[in-house]
Amino acid sequence: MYINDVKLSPLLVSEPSESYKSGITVNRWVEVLVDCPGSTGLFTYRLPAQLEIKPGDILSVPFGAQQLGAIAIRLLAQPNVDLPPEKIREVEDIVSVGFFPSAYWELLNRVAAYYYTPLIQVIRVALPPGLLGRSQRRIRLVGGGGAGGQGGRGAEGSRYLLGSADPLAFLTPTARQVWELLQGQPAGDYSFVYIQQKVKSAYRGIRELLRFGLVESYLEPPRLTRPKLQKAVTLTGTIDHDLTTRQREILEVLRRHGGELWQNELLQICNASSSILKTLAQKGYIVIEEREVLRTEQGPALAGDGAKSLTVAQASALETIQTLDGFAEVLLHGVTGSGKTEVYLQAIAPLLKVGKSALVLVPEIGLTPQLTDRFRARFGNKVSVYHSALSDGERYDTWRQMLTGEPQVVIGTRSAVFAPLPNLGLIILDEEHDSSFKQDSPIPTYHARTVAQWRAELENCPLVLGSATPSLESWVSVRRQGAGGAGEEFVTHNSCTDAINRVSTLYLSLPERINSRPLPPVEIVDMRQELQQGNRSIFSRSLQVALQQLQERKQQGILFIHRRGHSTFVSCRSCGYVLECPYCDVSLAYHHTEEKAPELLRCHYCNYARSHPKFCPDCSSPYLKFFGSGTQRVTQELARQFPELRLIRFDSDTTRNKGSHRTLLTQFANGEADLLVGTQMLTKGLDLPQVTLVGVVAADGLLNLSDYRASERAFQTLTQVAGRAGRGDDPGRVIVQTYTTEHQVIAAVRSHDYHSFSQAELEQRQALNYPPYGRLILLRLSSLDPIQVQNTAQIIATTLSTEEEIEILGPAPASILRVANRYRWQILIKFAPDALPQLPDWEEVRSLCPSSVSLTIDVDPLNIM
DNA sequence: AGCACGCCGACT
DNA sequence: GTCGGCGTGCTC
Repeated sequence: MYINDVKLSPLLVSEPSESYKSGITVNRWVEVLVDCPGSTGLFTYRLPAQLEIKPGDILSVPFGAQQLGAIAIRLLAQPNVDLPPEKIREVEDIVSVGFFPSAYWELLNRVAAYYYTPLIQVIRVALPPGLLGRSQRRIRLVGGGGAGGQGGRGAEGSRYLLGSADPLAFLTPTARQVWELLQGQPAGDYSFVYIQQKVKSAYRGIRELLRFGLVESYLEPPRLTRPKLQKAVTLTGTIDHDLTTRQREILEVLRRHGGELWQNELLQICNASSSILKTLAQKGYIVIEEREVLRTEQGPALAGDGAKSLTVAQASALETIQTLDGFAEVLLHGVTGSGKTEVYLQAIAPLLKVGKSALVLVPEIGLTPQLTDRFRARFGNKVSVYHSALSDGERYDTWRQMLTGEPQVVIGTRSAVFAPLPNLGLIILDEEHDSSFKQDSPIPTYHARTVAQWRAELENCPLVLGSATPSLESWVSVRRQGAGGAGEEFVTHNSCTDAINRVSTLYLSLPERINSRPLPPVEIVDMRQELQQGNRSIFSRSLQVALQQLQERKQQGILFIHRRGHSTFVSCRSCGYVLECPYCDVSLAYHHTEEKAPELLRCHYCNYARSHPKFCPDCSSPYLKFFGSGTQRVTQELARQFPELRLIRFDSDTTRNKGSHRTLLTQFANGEADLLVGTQMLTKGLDLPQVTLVGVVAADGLLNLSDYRASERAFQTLTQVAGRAGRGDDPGRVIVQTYTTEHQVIAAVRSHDYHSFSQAELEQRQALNYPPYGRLILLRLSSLDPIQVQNTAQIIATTLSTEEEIEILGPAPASILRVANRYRWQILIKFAPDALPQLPDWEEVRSLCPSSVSLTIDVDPLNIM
């Protein structure tokens, strides 16, 4: 493991300064972890006299030619004797006195160890961007100024060299390209890396320009995110007589505003200049000081909101959560519309009163402005959001706001599981089944649920996992808890999962919607019959009628389209037959990498391949097609068949901008459209009471992905999207179109039956030792060289296959073989969690990789495609 | 990640 | 012969 040489969990915790022991000696050296991939171990730096450094501080240090972020690990009285003193350099600066508490540090170490990731990479995920700064090589025009300013051309170098003729005539094409690129930038200044991306073999052109003195190259110091400071004016003395009217007026304004204002605000109100404030400060009436302003995102002003009355089930769940003391894991299984959020809110409220904070993790924050709004309405400014869409400044300030220890609620996406909240009283993971809690890349490929479990354990606080469709992992770890518990059949499964988690999960159920609203009836439409009966439209007659009625009745609807990935399955339009791998029990994926390449069907698990047959192997129908068309076709069809219907498209194309989710949802809520057409985003916690119709255009795209999790994901998605219907006073209905009505997922969705679905699915998982009964590690290999990556994959797989107790699947090419010109292969490792197999020595595996092949290790992968 | 150093093919 | 590609290794 990488981090063996950096065992520091005990070291960081308020290590007493060595000076106490030795009396006179002061620690003038510090060992640091440098933010540089490929650097293993610790580096020693000298401490400048004026800097007071403690372990856990974040520093900026010189490293080679650059300036990098680093974490102070421990202070030294003497540098290591093996280290030549002349090599030691000085710490440049302290960036932040972020002192990691021991539990937090332990968490980071656990993540690093479990996900086979260098500790510094985990720290990078945990810290806001920009905190670990690094310097950057930049190139700029001599004399400055690109577009507009002609300064560049007037520079000394170019004048004598190029005279009056076209200055570019003397340059090679590459240099000319670089020159023109820089001219196009107002300051005539780009980073070296950027130019290299834009111009091929840019370094040659740059060198040429450097020789002619047309450009210069410089190292920009790290742009560290710093607290934003602003001048604040505070009233101190009482208003006295030796004042002019103008001065008196300003003091009066200040007094009326509570004796304190930002300087710029005060000046604007009084229409004064800062000189008058200086005078007042000199006379001692006011104090002007730099104060930190927090750039935290402010939601719209909201009317306050009090606790709502609870259903019996809600009240009972809340009571259980509130009696928890210390670490516990709770699965809150509430059907769609059962009011989980209200339980969260009321569980958090008393915590804040006793000075504790709460962490609420959600799949994608942009998608759930409604949830954020509800928290803000209840807890006001105690709520902050933390996610990657915030600007660096906002993230940094929110991060600092958390360090203050004020009782607060932080709502965030997966990376917020590392939010540095002291006094954590509760962690909530809402929609815990959602796969966006798992990071695919870059490393660490952590799952926020797993990390949240550790965090709750280390902070000794409860963790609540909420979902209408719990992940099978969570479901299996539920120990039967008397009334309302999971079925008996799962008790036998628990022994196995306990080996993974060693915790049992409390089970709380909200089996009914609030206000006794019924779950919407789900109508399954067999699209094979539609075709047989001559309906070639992508909308069944039933859905067509429903869409028509929508307008007539002035109701609203949602149309769900599965935005499938690049890999698709092949099925028969006549009989619904799906081509599957004869060895792996997954559907084959359609491959068509290049124009003239043959169409192939391939298994991503074992690499079995066959050609794309012309006729259905089952019924010989020629309508054997891969499902390809998508969103576009559906919207076109809608426009053609229902020209009157007003649509809002809700997918990644239309919601790219900040706040566009909210805008679109507000438009929809205001009745500016009849139909919301969209993809996965529609499934994530939308609460739109006026929706009565939910249509699923083709469930098949979900059902037949070549992945052992396809069924689970399909059930979750369909149940969630169905759950958007009938949340208001009008009853809802759901229409699901499919070519495989007999699929067990479809049956379970129709009857809203999570239990029977999970039971059937778990039996299959157990039979094949897939999670949650077995564990998986996926090795992803990629290279520009297709042969080399394949060979390397083969060599690694062969080496690994000598290990006992682990099963190797593959190597197989990834479903999209080539991405960004890199060829990708993968190896899946499967093992029983309770057998504690000897896992491979990853360093050894890595050493089998030539440098041209990159290897990433994905622990507990969710996407195996 | 950058940036050196150092080894091989296409030109003067 | 040199220039200039990029593979390898180091950064306290």
